[in-house]
Order: sequence, then C-alpha cells, then structure tokens
Amino acid sequence: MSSERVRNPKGQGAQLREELLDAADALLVETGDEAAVSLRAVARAAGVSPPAVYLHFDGKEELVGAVVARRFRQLEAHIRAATAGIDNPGRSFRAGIDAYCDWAEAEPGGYRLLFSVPVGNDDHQAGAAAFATLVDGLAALHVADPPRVAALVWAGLHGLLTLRQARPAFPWRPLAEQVDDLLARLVPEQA
Amino acid sequence: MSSERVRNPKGQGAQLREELLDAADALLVETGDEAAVSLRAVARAAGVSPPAVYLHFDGKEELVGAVVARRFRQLEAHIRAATAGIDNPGRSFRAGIDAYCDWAEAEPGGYRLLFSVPVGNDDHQAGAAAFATLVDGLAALHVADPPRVAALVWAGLHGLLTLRQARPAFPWRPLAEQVDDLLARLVPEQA
DNA sequence: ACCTGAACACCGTTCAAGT
DNA sequence: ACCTGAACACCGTTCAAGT
Repeated sequence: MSSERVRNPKGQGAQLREELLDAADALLVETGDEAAVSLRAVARAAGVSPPAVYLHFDGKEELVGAVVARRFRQLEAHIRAATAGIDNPGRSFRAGIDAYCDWAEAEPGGYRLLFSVPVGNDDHQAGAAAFATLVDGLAALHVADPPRVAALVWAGLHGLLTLRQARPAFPWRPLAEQVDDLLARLVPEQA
Repeated sequence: MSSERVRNPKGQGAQLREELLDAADALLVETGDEAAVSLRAVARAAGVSPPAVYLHFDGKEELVGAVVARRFRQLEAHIRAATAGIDNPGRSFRAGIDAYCDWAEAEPGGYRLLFSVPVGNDDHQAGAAAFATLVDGLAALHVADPPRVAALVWAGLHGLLTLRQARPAFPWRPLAEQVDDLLARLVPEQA
C-alpha cells in the first residue's frame, strides 16, 4: 500500500505539482465543494505523503486556488473555441452562451467550484477574460451599454445554472427554453 | 472553563435543542458555509459536550438542516410582512423583491447558506411558499404565464446577489440599479 | 431522562530527519 | 533537491457510563 510511486529525479519537482493538481481537480469536480476534499486525500491519490503537498503549494487553499485558475482558463478557451469562425454576430453570441451553459452542465461540480472559493488574482484575470467575450458579443449586436446588459445576462445565466443544481426537485422547464426566454427579454436585439 | 451550564430538569430537553439551534445559526451566518462550522464548536458555544448534540439531532447534517429550515421560514415571513397591506400590485410586487434583496444583503452568509446545502422536505415547503409569493405578485400584474416569468426573476435576483458576494472586486453598479434594469426587462408590466 | 468521558478514525499543518 | 515520519491540535461519531 505504500511507496508505489517512484521518486522524482533532481530537477523534476514540477512533475509532482502537476500530479497533485490533477488529483485535486478530479476530487474537487466530483463534489464541487472545497471542504469535501482533504489535502491528505489528494496526497494519497498522488501517492505521496501529506507534507509533500507543501513543497509546491502554501497549503490547501493555494492548491484549490490553482485548480480553480486552471478551470477558469479552460472555460474561457471553451467559449472562444465555440464562437471562433462564426461571422453572424447573433449566432456567435448565442454560441458563446450555449458553450457556457454546456460547460456548467457537463461538470456541475466544476462550475460550482469556480464561485464557491475566494478568488486570487489569476482567477480574476481569467474570469474577466470570459466576461469580456460576453461584452464583445453584445457590442457586436449594437446593444446599448454592453457591460451593463452583460452583467444582467451573466447573473441570469448563473442564477439559472446554480438554482437548477441546488433545487433539482423544483419543476424547472428545460434549460434551453429558459435561456431562450431570458435572452429574448434581456437582449431583444439578438432575435 | 467547564460546566458553566446548569443541567436541564427532567422534561426540558427541548430547551437544549433551541440553544443548539441558536448557537449553530450564529456560527453558520458568520461564515455562510456549513463546512466552516464544527459540531464541536456548536456544542462548546452551547456549553455542552459534543455527544449531547446527538440527543436532539441525528448528526451535523440534520442540525444544519434545521437551521436552514428556520431561516427559510424567516425569509418568507419577512417578504409577507413587507408586502402586507400594500394594495397597488406593482408597488406590492416591488416591495417583495426589495425585501428579498435586503434580507440577502443584511446577512450574506445566512442567504448563501440557504442554497449551499441539500434541502430536506421542510426547506422545500418553506422555499415553495416564498416562491409562491413571487408568482402571486406577477399574477396580480396580469403577466402572462406567471410561474415561467417568476423562475427568471428568481434566477436573475439570485444570480446578482450571489455573484456580487462571490466577486466583490468586479465593478458592479449599485444593486438597486441592477434590480431596476432587470425588472424593467423581465417584467415590463410593473412600470 | 438527560448528559459526559474516553475512544476511534479522520483532518491541516509543522518540523526534524532521511536519501 | 526531493520527500517522509512523527507529532500537534483539531474534527464527526459511537458507546459505555454517570446522575
């Protein structure tokens, strides 16, 4: 049960860092809750002793923060990939919205995690970049005051996604229908 | 440091139950996070030993659940009190919305708690009752398909309130202004 | 009927030590 | 340079026992 893992050679400490991030990511996404994942469990999954985590992270909080930052970058890349090459502004805008929702629904725990943890500077950068894609999409539709409307759209989507997760017993309509309803009212220009 | 508390007489076990609920509520509202509050800390605050909690609750989860149920009933009462006696449907509707937002902003941890924990049946009842006040308000405004619009309004408000808490560094406009914007678009009938 | 003490298997973190 | 073992103060929960 102990020491399956082979020791890293001299210059390769960075490899353990990646293994720890992968292990922590997998455990965090399962639950979407920082508190449900223990630093000791992450160390176990990576095949090292608990103190080894401190060689690469200041503590549990910094480890979780690094996972969150990586997930934010993935989300932004996912949205950019979905909208890339779509010329029609309305269709591009909607493709970005759908990518955001798909990503949240595909890994609910991973989405919840993004907003359940105090953000560091890295996350703030990545989050701001994702928000910027939304503002750009609205500007292309000639919406008045795009940042102002973008905040409402973001809040509406986030509210729908998180409430649907938190209250699965509520008689929700299909998500696509709710998103249609929401956008029809918040962004009439996109029709 | 030990035994400040006087033992309860024979038929008064229910009193400890209330003391535990009050202690747990205070600790939970401070953090808004179930995981940040320990059963042992609750027992300490109430002046009893940890196993004493099990005399009244099945475990930590049930204790937290009872606190959440109580908070839901308080929220619904707060909304009903704010709308009671207002005849004008538009003003009554808006008073309910404002009461919801005020309650969430007055105790952010208490609001977060309501949706950060899996719900039991009690919470579901209380939550449904609060939602019903929203549906009724929209019906009085002769909105088409009130439950459908109510879901969007609820999601929009919830998204605004939680994102503002989770991302305090974001350049938010004042909440009242965002709520005005949101309602103007989602419920044009209220103007 | 109401509550405690001691125990168990966990947890995050620190620090000295091993290779 | 990279990692471990042992320790510390915590945690939720159980079970026998005290008043």
